Amino acid sequence: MLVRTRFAPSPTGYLHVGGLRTALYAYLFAKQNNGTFILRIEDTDQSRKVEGATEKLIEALQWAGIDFDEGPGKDGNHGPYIQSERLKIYREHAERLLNEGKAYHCFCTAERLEQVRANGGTMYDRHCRNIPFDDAKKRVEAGEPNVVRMKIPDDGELKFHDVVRGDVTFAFNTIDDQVLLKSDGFPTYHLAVVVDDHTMEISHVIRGEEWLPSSPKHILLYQYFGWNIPKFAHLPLLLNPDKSKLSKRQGDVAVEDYRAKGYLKESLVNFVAFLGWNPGGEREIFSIDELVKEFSIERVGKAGAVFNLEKLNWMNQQHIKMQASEKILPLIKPLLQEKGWNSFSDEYLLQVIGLMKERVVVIPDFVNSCNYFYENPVSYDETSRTKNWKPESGAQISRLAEKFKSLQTFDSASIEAALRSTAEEFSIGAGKLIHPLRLALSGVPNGPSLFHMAEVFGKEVVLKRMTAALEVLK
RNA sequence: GCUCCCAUCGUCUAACGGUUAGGACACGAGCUUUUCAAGCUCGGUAUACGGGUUCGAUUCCCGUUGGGAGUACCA
Repeated sequence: MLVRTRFAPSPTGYLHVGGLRTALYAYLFAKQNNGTFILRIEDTDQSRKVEGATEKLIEALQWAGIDFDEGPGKDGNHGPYIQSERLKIYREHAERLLNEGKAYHCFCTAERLEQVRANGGTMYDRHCRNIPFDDAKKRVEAGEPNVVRMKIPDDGELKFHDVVRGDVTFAFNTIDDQVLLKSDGFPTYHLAVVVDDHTMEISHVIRGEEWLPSSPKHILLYQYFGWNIPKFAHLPLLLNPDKSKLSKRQGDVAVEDYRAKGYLKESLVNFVAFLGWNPGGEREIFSIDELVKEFSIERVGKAGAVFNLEKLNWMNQQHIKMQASEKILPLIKPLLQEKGWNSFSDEYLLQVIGLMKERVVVIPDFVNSCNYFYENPVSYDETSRTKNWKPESGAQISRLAEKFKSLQTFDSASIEAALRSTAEEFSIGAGKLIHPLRLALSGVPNGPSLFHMAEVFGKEVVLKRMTAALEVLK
């Protein structure tokens, strides 16, 4: 069977992390089955139109490494891939249902529907369902506003098999006569998905659990049209810490938010993949290519998963450590630019990245948590100062500076040797020199290995900073 | 309210019906180190409850409770 999956977001202005995971699963499933992954834009709600949203969506997807094979701008003979460009198709299909008596025109006003609900009705009362077809047609031709509703059978039930949930059953008498075509001529989601998924030959509908309750309507439509029913997989929801459906308000939900905060696409993708699924082993760090190999839709869980920022932080740390410094370089350059620190060579920055990689959580840490690589200390940490800068420190650091001056090669090994021999001269432990020097060079009490740090700074900077510190020390 | 879905450490999760219920994050202690991270070692915390079925239930069935989603001319 040819596998074709799709991600069908509505263009709200950003890509939700829940959407990212849905897209990812659909992508992984398609790729591992040599299938096709399709992007379709569901923009049938005119009132929610957002300018530039589709572009942002595509950009976020592309950033995450989820490439679609067909979609806006990538024709695959199943387009167009934007629903607002497919209006004619939906209308034709609605027409067909109307003619076959599987749908009907409804002339109820918003006010009347509200009334019905106010009177305790939880569903549409099917007021227009029995208007004779010809009468309805006349009223439509006369220009009376109307919608098209699908006829749900009076009784019986609909049972279907969901790939992640197993068998699910709904009784028809609990299902509303769903609006298929709105009075503005646009289809509702329910008509559009079914028509599109069928015409685009989607084999597996992978989507969030929030769609589970409307699935019977969709399946009934497939039956009305006489079409093959695709496989359905309803994914567990992503949750806020309070277990409600993940939403803004309780934190960032947009992929671009995480990108902006300095999370690697590798970690966001890895993290989100593990929300509701895992490969069964004990390994947790995977690249997207490895995920394609490991993923199995059968192992997707049923329970919702809380989006846990702390674990994401840890994963980001892991991925940063694994990442080649060369790949990190372009990510920190714009941040340095903002700070006005743009006089550093790639070679220098690569060394900084090498030293900082293991002690960083998000990308901006490469810039913000270690100013000393980019500027001379503007102050010296108070606590460390009283702790490490003793009256005798001045003389010791002066002596150390002299030794540094005479060093031919200024690398970490020779720096360390010089420091240790100086410590011996004064009959003190190396630590008595290391801490004061660290403070003198960086202004803060912690950071990467002192000797490596000094090597990266270079002899000139080190000596300059030592002299500056000595001024304060006196 | 009604319909549907779900239920293992605080969180993400593993466990052919047979395990001292495993791992990871977070947390605590220690080791290592010049500091901070990282790393390593150790530690505590879970099968919601009640009934069945079974020689034996985290696992299968029923109920209860709890949580969630849906209930629009939104998706």
